[in-house]
Amino acid sequence: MSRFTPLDHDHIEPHMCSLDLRLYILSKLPFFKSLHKNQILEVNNLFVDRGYQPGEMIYSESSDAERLFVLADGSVKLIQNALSGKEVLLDVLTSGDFFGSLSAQKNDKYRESAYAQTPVCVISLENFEFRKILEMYPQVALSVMDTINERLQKSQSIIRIISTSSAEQRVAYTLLKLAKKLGQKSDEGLLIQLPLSREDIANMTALTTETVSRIMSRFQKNDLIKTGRQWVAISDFESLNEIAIDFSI
Amino acid sequence: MSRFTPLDHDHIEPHMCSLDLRLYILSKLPFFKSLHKNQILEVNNLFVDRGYQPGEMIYSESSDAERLFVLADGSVKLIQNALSGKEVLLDVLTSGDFFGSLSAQKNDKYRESAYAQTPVCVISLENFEFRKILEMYPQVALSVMDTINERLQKSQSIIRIISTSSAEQRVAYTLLKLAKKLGQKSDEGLLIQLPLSREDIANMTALTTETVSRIMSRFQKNDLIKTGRQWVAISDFESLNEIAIDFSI
DNA sequence: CGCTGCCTTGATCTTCTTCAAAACGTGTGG
DNA sequence: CCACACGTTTTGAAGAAGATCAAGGCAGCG
Repeated sequence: MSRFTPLDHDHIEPHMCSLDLRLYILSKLPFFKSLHKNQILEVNNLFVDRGYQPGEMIYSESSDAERLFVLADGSVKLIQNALSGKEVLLDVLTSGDFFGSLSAQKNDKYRESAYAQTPVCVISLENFEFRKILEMYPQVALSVMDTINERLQKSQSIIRIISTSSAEQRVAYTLLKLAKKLGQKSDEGLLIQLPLSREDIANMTALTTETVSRIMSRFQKNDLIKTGRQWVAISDFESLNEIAIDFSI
Repeated sequence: MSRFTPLDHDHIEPHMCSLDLRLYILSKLPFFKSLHKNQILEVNNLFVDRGYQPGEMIYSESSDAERLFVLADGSVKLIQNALSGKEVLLDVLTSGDFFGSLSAQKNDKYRESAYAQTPVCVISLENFEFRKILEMYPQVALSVMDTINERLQKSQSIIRIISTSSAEQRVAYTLLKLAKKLGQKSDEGLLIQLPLSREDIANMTALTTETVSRIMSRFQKNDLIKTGRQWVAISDFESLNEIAIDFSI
């Protein structure tokens, strides 16, 4: 069963996001779609860019929430820490997703920590600057509102899954969700393009690493998935879908 | 232990929400605060009102999402149904809260069902009409965005609590949260002004009615709460707060 | 006064966690 | 290129927390 990780390794230079990339990302953002080229250029001037290495923290829970970030390249984990020491993995972000602080409030704190999961390029600006953009372009504000609303619905789906499904169903659901967002056809099947440990999946499903490991071993034995250290690929989407009954909702 | 329910019973006429009440509610809404009196009057004309009896459904999950509702009086439960038959109680809404469809998409479906929990007065309009209001008044759009963002954060807190806390902690957390939103000083302590069954609490905490009953009986024996059929009051806020370690977050 | 729907309590059972240890993969430095 | 070291993953055995099943009690209402 030994095999190398089939994941693509990004080799971007973490300390530069090219101007081209920035403009490309900005113009692709669903909420800036309504802006003209020169408006995009103007908006671009408000952002600064920065690279992070895998594992590096971008901001930390309960520190002052001052900036809004947009992920230009790579992937980012949003994590909440419970006082018990357990971690909750709230979301995995990819290129084009925004995160951080939307608020205009002073003294607001970040509600989660953000970590680079791969080499990452992030652009950011102060939250009140972003707020000004929203006030200036109502279409942008509505679009951001829609995105947050979608996240709220996703979040409520997670509550439903965790509240009402078995461990096996939760793992199946989570793998399908990740595959839908990050899956790429490969020799192994639909490969989740992301270094993803058993612990990550455990923190997304409210289970322990051991339980996740047992379930994924069973899935692999039944040829539903192929998996190794930090990677997973879906071999049998249909069967997995039958296990995760509530996936479609 | 027999005692009558200490809850206030509303005696509003369910089939009329007076114009005064409507205007009062509209002007009090955080997201219409920025509008002038005559703008409020204009907006008011777009809304229609309707009353519902306790238990009546206002809209149902996966039916066409066409309207946005604002709760003028009473309380409303938002519920998701899992295919297993289990129910998840996502939120309890009170006067001034909005719910329903924000989207401009055709073919969108409601993601949850809404039930009147008490006699209720609701005003509503078609979602695209609301959308027009948001486009017309950017301040209103930003304010709605902020509200949704707060709900997202609340929702993520629920995920954290359910994922990382014991049954006892979850019940304590939920009671405190409800008391904070709906609590009123009374002879019994801080009374949660809402007909609230063991099953409701179970559906909020991802537990069973039996488990909730056992825990609340224990809380009552230890003088942390007073409770009866469909009502709860908090007697010892501090101790409950110590049990629900993560409440403050 | 009996019905219906909540609520309680007990006994048993299941699922997942916890604890422990070993196996494996990956990257490193000799 | 090999061997080692580290973090990840696997697997087993035992334990605990809740779920489930079952029965009875109590409150409010017709």
